[in-house]
Amino acid sequence: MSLALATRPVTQAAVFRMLPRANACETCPGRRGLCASVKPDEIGRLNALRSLSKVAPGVTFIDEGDPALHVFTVTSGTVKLFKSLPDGRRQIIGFLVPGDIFGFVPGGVHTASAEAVDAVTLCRFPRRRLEQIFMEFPGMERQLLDLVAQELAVAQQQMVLLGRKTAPERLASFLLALAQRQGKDDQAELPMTRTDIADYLGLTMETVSRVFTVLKNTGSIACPSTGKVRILDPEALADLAEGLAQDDA
Amino acid sequence: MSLALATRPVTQAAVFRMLPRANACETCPGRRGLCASVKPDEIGRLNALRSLSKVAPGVTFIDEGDPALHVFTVTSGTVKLFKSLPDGRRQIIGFLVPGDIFGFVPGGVHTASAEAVDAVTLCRFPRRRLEQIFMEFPGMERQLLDLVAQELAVAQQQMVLLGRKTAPERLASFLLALAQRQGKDDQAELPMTRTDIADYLGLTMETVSRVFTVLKNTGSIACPSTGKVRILDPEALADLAEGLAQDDA
DNA sequence: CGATCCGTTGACGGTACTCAACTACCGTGG
DNA sequence: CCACGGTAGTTGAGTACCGTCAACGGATCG
Repeated sequence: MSLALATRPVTQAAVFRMLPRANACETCPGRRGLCASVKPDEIGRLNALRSLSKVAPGVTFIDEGDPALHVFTVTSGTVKLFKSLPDGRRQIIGFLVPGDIFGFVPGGVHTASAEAVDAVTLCRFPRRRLEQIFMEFPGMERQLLDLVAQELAVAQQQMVLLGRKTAPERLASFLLALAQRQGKDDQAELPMTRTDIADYLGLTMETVSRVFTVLKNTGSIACPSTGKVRILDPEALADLAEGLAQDDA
Repeated sequence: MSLALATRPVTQAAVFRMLPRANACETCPGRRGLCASVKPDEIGRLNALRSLSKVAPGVTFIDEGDPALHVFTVTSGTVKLFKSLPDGRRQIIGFLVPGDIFGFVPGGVHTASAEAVDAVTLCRFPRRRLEQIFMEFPGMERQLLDLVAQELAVAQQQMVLLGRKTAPERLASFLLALAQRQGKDDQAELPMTRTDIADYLGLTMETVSRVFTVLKNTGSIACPSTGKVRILDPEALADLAEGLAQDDA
C-alpha cells in the first residue's frame, strides 16, 4: 500500500485516533495508533521493536515478495516504495511521509520493496493484532477502506501521468503535488535524489535534470538550496501539469 | 475503482454472497449482491433502474467529476474506465468484466469516466443503502477492504508497465493478463479496439498495431479471427512481458 | 454503393534515452 | 590542510524508440 502525492481527506491519524489508550505505541510517546503496542511484561519484544524502528538512509527493509507479517507507519523521514524488473529497471510506486501507513496487502505478501530515503523511524504493528482490533472496533475497517480507496484514486492519477504526460508535465505535476502535500503552495522539500524522482516519474535522471533546468530558465521555479524548490509561477506550472501549456513553460 | 487485469482471490461474488436474500437484485434474477435492490412498492424506481441497466457500446454513462450516488456492478459485457486530459489525451485505468464492482470512491465524486466497450448490462446500488448494509454486516467492509487493496496492487503493477516497459513488453503483459483473467492460458478475447488497448498501455494505436504484427511474425501469437488472440508461445511471451527477452520476441 | 470505422503499413520526425565528460559536494584520511 | 574517492547532479552529442501524419484495405451499415 503506497501513499503517493495527493491530499488525503481521510488521514491515518484520523483513523487511529479512535483507538483506546491501551493501544498507544510505547515506542513513540504521545502517539496512538498503528504502532507496535506492547505491555510491560513484553519488555524484550519492545526492545526488539525499538531496534527495528530506525532505518538508515538507503537501506531496503522490505523486499517485494516478503511475507507481510506487519503493518508499518512512518513516524519520521521519507520512505520510497518501488517495484523492480529482473534487469534492474525500477518504478517507484510512491513516497511515504510521516503519518502514512503501508504493508496492508491482501495475500499476506508484500507487493513492493521499501527503502529509506533519509533517516527514517517506523512503527510496526503485527497484522494478527490488527485483525483483533478490527474485531473490536468495526468502524476502523470502514475508515481504512476509505483510506485505501483514496490511495487507489491517487494511483490512477499517477497512471495518467505515466501513460500520457510529457516529461515537463510530469515534473510540474510532481512538484505541485509535493508542495501541496507539504502544506505549502510556493515551496517544496525534495529529500529524494534526481534518480528517485526519475524512477517515480518514469523518466531518466538526465531528463529530470534537464527539465529542472528548463523550468528554472523559464522562471517557473527556483532552487535556493539543495533539496529545496521554490515555485515562482504556480499558475504556469499548474497549466503545464494539466497539459494546458501552449508551447513551453 | 477499477479492476484491471489480474487474479483476484477475493471476488466481488464472494463478498456479496454473504448478503441475505432480501438484498437480491430484482433486475438480475438469480443474482444476489450489489445490485439495485427494490421492494414491490417501488415499481417506478425499478423501471427507472431497468432502463438504466443496459448500456450500448460506445456510450459514456459516467463522467469524471459526477457525483457518485451509486455503486455499480457489471453483469455482462466489458466496461472501460478512463481519465482524460483537457487536450483529449486519454488513459484507460482498467477494463471491467462481469462480477467487477466500481464506483466505490471516497469523497462522493467519480474519479474516472466509464464507457461501455460492447453491449453492457449493469446493476446499480445506491451508496446510501450500501452504508446501511455495512452497518448491518460489518464483515462485508473487511471483504471490500481486501478487494480494494487487491485493486491497488494491480494499479501499482500497471505503474511499472507504464513507467518502465517497452511497447512489446506492454503488449505481451496485456495479452497474458487478459488470457489469465479469462481463465485460459493460450487464448484471449479482445472486445476492445486497438485504440482502447493503446490508451490502456500508454501507446498509440499505430504502435499497438505494429507490435501485434511483430508478435505474429515471430510466432508468439496468432489472430485466428477479429477480437481473438491465440498465444502460441506462452514462455516467450512471459519472458518478454517481464523484460527477460534477449533481443526480440 | 458510398460512408464510416477499424486496422495496417509506410515515411518521417521528435521526445526522451544512452553514453560520456565534467563539476560540485561531501566525508575520509593522509 | 588538502588530496582523494565516491556520489549526486549537470550538460553535451548521438541515437532509438515511438509518435505523427498519411495512405490504403477491409468490414459493416445504412
